[in-house]
Amino acid sequence: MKSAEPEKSLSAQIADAIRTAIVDGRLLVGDRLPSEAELSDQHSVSRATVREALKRLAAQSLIRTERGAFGGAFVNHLSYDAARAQQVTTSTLLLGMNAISFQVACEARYALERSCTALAAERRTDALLATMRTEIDTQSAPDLSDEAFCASDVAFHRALVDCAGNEVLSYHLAGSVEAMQPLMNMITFTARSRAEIIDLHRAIVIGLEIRDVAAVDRALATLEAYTITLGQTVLKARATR
Amino acid sequence: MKSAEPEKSLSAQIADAIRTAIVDGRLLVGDRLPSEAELSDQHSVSRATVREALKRLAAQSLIRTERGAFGGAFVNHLSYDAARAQQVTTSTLLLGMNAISFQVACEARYALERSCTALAAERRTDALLATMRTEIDTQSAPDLSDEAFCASDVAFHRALVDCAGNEVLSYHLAGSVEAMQPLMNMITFTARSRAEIIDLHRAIVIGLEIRDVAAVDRALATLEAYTITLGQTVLKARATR
DNA sequence: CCAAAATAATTGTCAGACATTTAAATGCCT
DNA sequence: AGGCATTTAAATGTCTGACAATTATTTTGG
Repeated sequence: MKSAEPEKSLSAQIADAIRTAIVDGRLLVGDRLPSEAELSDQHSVSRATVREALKRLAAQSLIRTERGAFGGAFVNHLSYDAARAQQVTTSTLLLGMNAISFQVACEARYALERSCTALAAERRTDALLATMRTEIDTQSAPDLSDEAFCASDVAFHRALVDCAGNEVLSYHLAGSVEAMQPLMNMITFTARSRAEIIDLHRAIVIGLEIRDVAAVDRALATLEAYTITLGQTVLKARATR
Repeated sequence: MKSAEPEKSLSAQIADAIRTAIVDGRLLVGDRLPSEAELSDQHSVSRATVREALKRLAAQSLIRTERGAFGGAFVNHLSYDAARAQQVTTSTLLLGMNAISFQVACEARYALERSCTALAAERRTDALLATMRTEIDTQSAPDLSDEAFCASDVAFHRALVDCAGNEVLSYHLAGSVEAMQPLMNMITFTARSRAEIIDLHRAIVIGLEIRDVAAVDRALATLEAYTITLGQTVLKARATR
């Protein structure tokens, strides 16, 4: 298959070997890897090379290292938070580096978010509805900065996806929603546009409360269209400067 | 804010500094970082420490290194493929390490996948429909291994999400679909179950062709229910062994 | 003018050393 | 016997200096 690979460095090869062992379950969460000295013996490389391999794995949160006697490298438990943080980093860079149009990114984000409306309307809890109302209050403060408004917006939408009561879905959606924040931060929200957005947020909460999936869907669709309009306005303003 | 941090290692600090510079746009795609010798001077650390920092960034696909004169570390263009590969690794580990029920994972996967049906029906191309039909043919081969069947299944669904004609959406969905493959690979597909799945795949293609969103949605919902049933059967069989 | 060889810059790897951290073992005093 | 201080051992973190391998550029030779 992969015959003529361009010969990765030794540290990359060793990292791959250990990563595969973890993914395949030969190394379990909490397991301790051999010490750097043992690994360098096993692979017949220097300790420096082993360390570079371990740092690669640490960068992916696959392992952590502890110092001292009986320390070493341990297979990490990949928490939802750590996984989401990595996904957000990757997605953010992807959006930032590829000259993605704001419209395409928005379309994707709201398409994904709409995928949870049915489950959310069915399973929404009072606690999450309360969270969403709190965020709406936050967003209504007149002296709020654009960044704080965006942060609250993200928190609101995260509560929305959490309403679906599916951790895996929350993980994927939170990643896609949060990755949009840098793009959203570029938008200046006028008092008028904030009011419109807050109205739509209220419509979403009410829709969830009375389990009206169609109403939530409509509000999200309107929000998408409105956000894209705002984005285009900003882009136009930038272009003429 | 983060006052009493437990003092990260020097290589982690340097990696963070460079990562921040990339995310903030102070280093642009294609830019060359200073050489390892220069970096070790700038940060007053040894070259080994700098190298560990660079390997961390390379593990996140943020940079690549080239050898030889005028080589060095360059800020990577984060391709969709690289981003998806990372997302798949992270998601796969998350599913594997957190005792996620097959049902929850399936529910999330199909909820996300359904988010592209409307766009896919609108924008599907003949080329992608042809790809999907080819995969259906592959899946119909009677002597196909379970792994090959799953791989073709993934290819089919990837073509489906590509029909939506939104790269960002494809990135997110392909990640969530591919991360399911290890779980799917645990399922033994009987001739009977393969036939059912293939029938539903055909229904999806036809639905896209005639732009019948509801039909595609129904087929996906049926596929989700059927997949969960298959998964439960497998789990039951394992439990009694 | 072109091809071959030398050159210089840079990453990849190695070996050995020392510093630092941490848990366990040891020893001492009550 | 028990508790506290010290020592010890194992491990990661860092540094230094060296050499190998790679590759674009420059020089040289015909």
